[in-house]
Amino acid sequence: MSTPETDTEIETAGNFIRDIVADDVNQGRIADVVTRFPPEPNGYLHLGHAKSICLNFGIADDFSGRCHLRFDDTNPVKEEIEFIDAIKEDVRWLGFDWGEHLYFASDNFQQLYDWAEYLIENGNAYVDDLSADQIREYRGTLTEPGKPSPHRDRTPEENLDLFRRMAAGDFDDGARVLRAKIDMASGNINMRDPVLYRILRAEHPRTGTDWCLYPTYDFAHGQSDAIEGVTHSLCTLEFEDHRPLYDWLVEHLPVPATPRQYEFARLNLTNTVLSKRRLTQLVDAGHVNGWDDPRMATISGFRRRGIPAAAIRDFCTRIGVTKAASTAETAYLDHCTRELLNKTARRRMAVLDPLKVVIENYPEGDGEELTAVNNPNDDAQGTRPVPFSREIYIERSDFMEDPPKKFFRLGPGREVRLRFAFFITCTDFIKDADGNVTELRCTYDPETRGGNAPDGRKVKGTIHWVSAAHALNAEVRLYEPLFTVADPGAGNGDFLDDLNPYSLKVLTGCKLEPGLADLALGETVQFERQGYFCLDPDATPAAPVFNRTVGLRDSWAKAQKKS
RNA sequence: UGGGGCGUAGCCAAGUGGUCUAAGGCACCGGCUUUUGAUGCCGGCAUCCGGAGGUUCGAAUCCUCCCGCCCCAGCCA
Repeated sequence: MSTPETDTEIETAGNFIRDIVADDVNQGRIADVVTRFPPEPNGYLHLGHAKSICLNFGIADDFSGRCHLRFDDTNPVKEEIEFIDAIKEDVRWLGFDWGEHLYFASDNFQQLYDWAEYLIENGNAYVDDLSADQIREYRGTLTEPGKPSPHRDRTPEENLDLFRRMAAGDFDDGARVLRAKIDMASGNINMRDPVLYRILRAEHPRTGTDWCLYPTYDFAHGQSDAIEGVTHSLCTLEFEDHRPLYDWLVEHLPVPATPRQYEFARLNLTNTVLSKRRLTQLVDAGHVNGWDDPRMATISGFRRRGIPAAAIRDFCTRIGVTKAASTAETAYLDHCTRELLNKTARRRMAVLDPLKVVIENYPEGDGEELTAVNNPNDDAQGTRPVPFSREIYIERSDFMEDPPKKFFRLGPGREVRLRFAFFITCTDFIKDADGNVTELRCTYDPETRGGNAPDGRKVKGTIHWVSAAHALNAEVRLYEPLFTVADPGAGNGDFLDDLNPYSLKVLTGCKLEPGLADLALGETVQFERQGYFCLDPDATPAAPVFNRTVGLRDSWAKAQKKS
């Protein structure tokens, strides 16, 4: 089984951020470690977020501290309740618990507003009447310094009056902004009088229409950290440039604590996209079936595909945390998934591309139950009965009319073992008018029940099968990478041009072992010799649907490809 | 021509002057085992750490210069 409850523990791994935290604790600078995971509720969580979640909650665990879940909901035009709920579910499913520490930046709107007035009173912020375009012009460029806004030297009194009127709704959206008064000539553009508040008449998911002006990320984030007592504020590299501003605000405001920001490299994965902008585009344009499409690198997509949370956690600790831009190969995640599932997943038999086999010397109308092992790597998982009868299905690819020597499966006159059942020998095959093989005629050796011959003779191949009369009919969905190239849209191309048209393959009429009818949503099992599969939420008792989580390694197929 | 970062094998990543003729994992390549051509096991896979100089008895680790890559000019986060 691979439900979250039975997942194995994550291993902790050292990294430069843990070293910093450990040093702070050892030097007595920090008594209680507090971290936070701060998503903006404008989309679903993806693998990159999982890396951050594992880091933040992992560090809190390691140092007996705590990790908050805080929604960075400062932009009401992009944020929705649906995303808040989905994010909470995903974090929980990943195996983390924020306890009582659920926060929203919007909880701090009043305090932030008061601090904005404080900044104004101390001459550290001013109201600017310039338009967005003008502000951009005045900001200068990467290589040229900016120039001061004509409104930069308003008196604190005038600024306070204007700011209060901004809050009172006296001005149109975008008419004025509040800016920090720092340094228009700074090489760091974030320090060129960054905007702290903008007028926005949008209904906020939590504060409704209480406010018509909202703080920017820069003004809300660090102060929220300080209010919550966050000690280590971990974010990705693109915020490194914001750290001077983060520190400037903490320094110029009477905040209750001095949190520190540390940055690490964001995660990239080959053959997929991991930016919210692109994921949103895939969903909105219908290239996938929603945020939880099993092909998406979202947490909910992985969950639906059957990847256990523990495999994702394991992957996150294995890739590490550094400041070097990195792109992990999907093969690495696949490996983590297989490694965990190999140890935990129950085995079942399923024929995806059925070919009927009639065992001619098996009494018509008879049947029996054979015993199959649930997990050869874990005896504790026990056994199960599997029905056997005269007509069965085997995988079409397990028969060749004219097989090469190295082919260990079925062919005219060849003998193989049916897993957990009997040796059978192919005596004949039937073709239709088009030359397709439609049925195999075989004989079985009753002495080989269970899979061993008393006379000691061996067979090279063992194939899986399902009794025709007892088979569960199902749809099975196979997934391939969403994109055909490692880095979709590399250079200046459109990433949509790299979409893999064959990323989803739907098989119908698959024949599954009957016990699979009782498989619970959320459990991933192994279909022997094929891969790991789980029930899809689309399934109904009358029409089961399974997703392939990941295939088994297949050295035979690999060898075939080479020759 | 600005500011901030980063460069160790195809990928991720240890390493912070001597035990480095550089961990570990993924991928790949051999072999053994096997009632899943799965798993497991064994072995192989960087004389070299972006490059060039220099310091030192000694450098991937220190210094200098050079090269390459990433991020920043949202009233997004």
